[in-house]
Amino acid sequence: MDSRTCAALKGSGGVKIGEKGRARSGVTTDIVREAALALAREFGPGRVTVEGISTASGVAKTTIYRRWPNAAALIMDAFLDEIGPVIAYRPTATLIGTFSNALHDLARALTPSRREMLRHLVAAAQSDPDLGAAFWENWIKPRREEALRAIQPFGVARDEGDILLDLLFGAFYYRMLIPYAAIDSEWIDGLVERVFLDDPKPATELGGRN
Amino acid sequence: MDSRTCAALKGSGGVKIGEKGRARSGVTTDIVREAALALAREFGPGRVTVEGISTASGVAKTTIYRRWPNAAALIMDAFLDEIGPVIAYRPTATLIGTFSNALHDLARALTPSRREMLRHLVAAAQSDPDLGAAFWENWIKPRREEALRAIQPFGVARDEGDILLDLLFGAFYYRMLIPYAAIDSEWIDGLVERVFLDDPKPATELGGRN
Amino acid sequence: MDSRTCAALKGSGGVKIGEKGRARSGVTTDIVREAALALAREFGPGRVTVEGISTASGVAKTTIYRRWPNAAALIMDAFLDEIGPVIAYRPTATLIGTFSNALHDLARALTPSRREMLRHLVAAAQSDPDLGAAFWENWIKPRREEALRAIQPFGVARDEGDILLDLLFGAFYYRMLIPYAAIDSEWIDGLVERVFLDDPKPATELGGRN
Amino acid sequence: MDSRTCAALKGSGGVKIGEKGRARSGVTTDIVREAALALAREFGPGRVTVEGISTASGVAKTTIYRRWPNAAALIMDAFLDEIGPVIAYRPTATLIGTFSNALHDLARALTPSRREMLRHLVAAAQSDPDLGAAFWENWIKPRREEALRAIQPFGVARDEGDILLDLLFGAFYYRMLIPYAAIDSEWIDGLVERVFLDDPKPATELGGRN
DNA sequence: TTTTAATCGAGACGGTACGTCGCGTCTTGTT
DNA sequence: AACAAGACGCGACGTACCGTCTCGATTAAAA
Repeated sequence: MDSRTCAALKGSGGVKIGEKGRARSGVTTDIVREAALALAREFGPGRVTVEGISTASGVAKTTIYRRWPNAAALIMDAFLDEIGPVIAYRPTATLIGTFSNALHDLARALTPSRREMLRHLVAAAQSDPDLGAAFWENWIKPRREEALRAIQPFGVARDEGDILLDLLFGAFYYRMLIPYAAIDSEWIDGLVERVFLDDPKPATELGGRN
Repeated sequence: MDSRTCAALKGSGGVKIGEKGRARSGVTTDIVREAALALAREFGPGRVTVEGISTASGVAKTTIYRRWPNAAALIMDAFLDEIGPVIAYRPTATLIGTFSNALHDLARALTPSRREMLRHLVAAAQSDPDLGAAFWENWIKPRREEALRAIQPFGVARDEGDILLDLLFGAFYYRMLIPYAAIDSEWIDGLVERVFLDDPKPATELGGRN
Repeated sequence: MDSRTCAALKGSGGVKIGEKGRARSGVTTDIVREAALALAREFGPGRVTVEGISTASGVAKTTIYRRWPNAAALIMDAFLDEIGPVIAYRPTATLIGTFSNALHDLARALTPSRREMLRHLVAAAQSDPDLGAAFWENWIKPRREEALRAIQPFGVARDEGDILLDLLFGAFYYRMLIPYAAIDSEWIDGLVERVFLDDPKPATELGGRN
Repeated sequence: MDSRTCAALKGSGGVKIGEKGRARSGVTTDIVREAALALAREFGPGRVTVEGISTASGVAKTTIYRRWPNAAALIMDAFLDEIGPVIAYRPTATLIGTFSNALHDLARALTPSRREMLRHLVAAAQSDPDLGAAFWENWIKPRREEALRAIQPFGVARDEGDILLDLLFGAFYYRMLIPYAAIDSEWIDGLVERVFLDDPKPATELGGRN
């Protein structure tokens, strides 16, 4: 990543003052992001190349490399820039409701093309530690913290909260990455019920613990 | 995938009879698989190339391409061929115990290098539908079915079983792919307890359902 | 070349007796030659490959290689087999007439596709000594000797005959290989007249010899 | 051919002004040409490959392909670049002398390795129209025009000149491409005498015209 | 008739080279 | 300085044919 750009990833945002020479064009950044997303939507995020973005956007490769280290980072940046404002937690009165809302909201926000983008980002993060860190820092972590904050009032301990998140969002990502069946409302409800079950057959009835 | 090879992926196994032309050398297949794994272990699965495998194994690139469509498919084949026999379900007397065993066994079987391999396979499957299908068919599905068989005696319905698997293995893959914290025994125990909880704070205490 | 085939190139022709084992199928030879010519006509002789001929003819590559050393040799064989019987010398009463006939006949016999074939054979002969020898032995030499025999009655010495052939047929091949202008009747007549000139401006008038 | 290079083939030569981007390195061009010639001399022009030139010259394959479309074109370029300045017409006082000089000079300029190169170029031109055009435009045509200019003073008409060139140089190329006998001084003299004969047996004596 | 041995199809195999793509870096003006 | 343009070295791609090699399965003459 560059110290000057990747607005969505780094905090930055502020206008650079006092730098010598020609200032970077903010418009250019947007054009490039837009082109990257468009290409990702059209051909799939895996086929997007810096070369292609350069051609499509009319922005020189040099300029792109000056701001992002590679295509995956650029796509991640563009994706987060686009989806960031879309998702927000809806706090509710109950724990189960909060999680249920969060999962349903996420499913709704992730349109097919966004879902593919996200799948690709997870994939890209597997072979690029920097990307993995950025993914954690800018996507996963903030929304986990938001979730933890949202359920704090219910008196859930930190590690208990982590386990809840791992279970519910783990299941979500699992089905997204290994799409053997659709992610639909019933399934989400089933997940939540199972985790917060108070009536279904308790484990004891199912054979007890060993 | 090829109709004649990828033994670990396709069922095959049977001896080829009546096939015309010179038979494919089984030795060659093993040599290539071995080389692919060795390179993956040394440089990471993402850096393995067909070119490299060809050089390292001494098997011509054409021969490799005759059997596998690309490096990822070959690595998947080799990985499954290697790990396949390693993992088997240990049936226990209780449901919770069965799942607990399964998760702990998986964690144990997945040495760091295998874990990286698996992460890479999930990643590769995101941008290659064929690979995705093969991953599901040869890795995920058989072990899900084995799990479902193992818990059938406890009277768990099919969809209830799917949800349990999604939650527990979803969490496992989630932490593997987004490694913000280690996968250790305590965490696995916590997962299982949370899902099969009969004593921890029930959801009702946590605010009821909305 | 093979000791048993290349009928058009080697003398052979005779039926093999005393050979043990299954005899070679003469039909196969013709099928292959035919396929080679067809492919050459369709895609140009330079694009014809043994692999392609094998596929097109349904004759195994092994079988083809058993009879011809490479594609060029096969094409040469097929070409000569086809064109061989077409061309024959028409003896006339005069030297100039004999040459004129020979050139016109050659021009007529060489249809566009045959001409391209011949150009390709000359080309192939440049980088394959065996082919060069075969080309000389089976195409150029026999027809030079026929020409020399035809003009022997006119009392032309051997080396004088060679020079005449080099000039006239040299010009012909030159224009065929470097086709800056068409090979038409007027041009052929012009060549012959120039070589056998008895009236046009003699060299003396053009400045004498130096 | 490329619009920017192939100096020997295209007229170019002029300094590039106003071209965008980094300029092509002229040094690189020379290095590649040199390597191509060296390889052609060592292994024969037919065995020269772009891959080999790249390795030998240390210039990336992509860079080579950026300038020449294939190995043959590169060899042609290099050959003409090398031999171009070597050959020039020596005008003499007589027609026969001019041609005689031209043929002897050509024979002398064409060292064995250059001769093989030339044979290969003619061959390559047979299956590549672009190459054929380049060969005509950059090798044959300029030299024919120079010849025609040289004999203009002797009052030879254009088409008469063409026939003379076709006969004499046709014979030369014929013997070069179908090397059944050496190209030596006596033979060249014989050719010239035969074409410009004023004393040898006229055609009438040889049977008249039909 | 039975050998017997070469032929034939099919296709695997190790090679070499192809021509292309995309990478990330670099030079060269221009703004 | 940023920027567009494009050259450059590099690594790898996936493909085409090469010519050789195993395979069985014919098939025709010799024994």
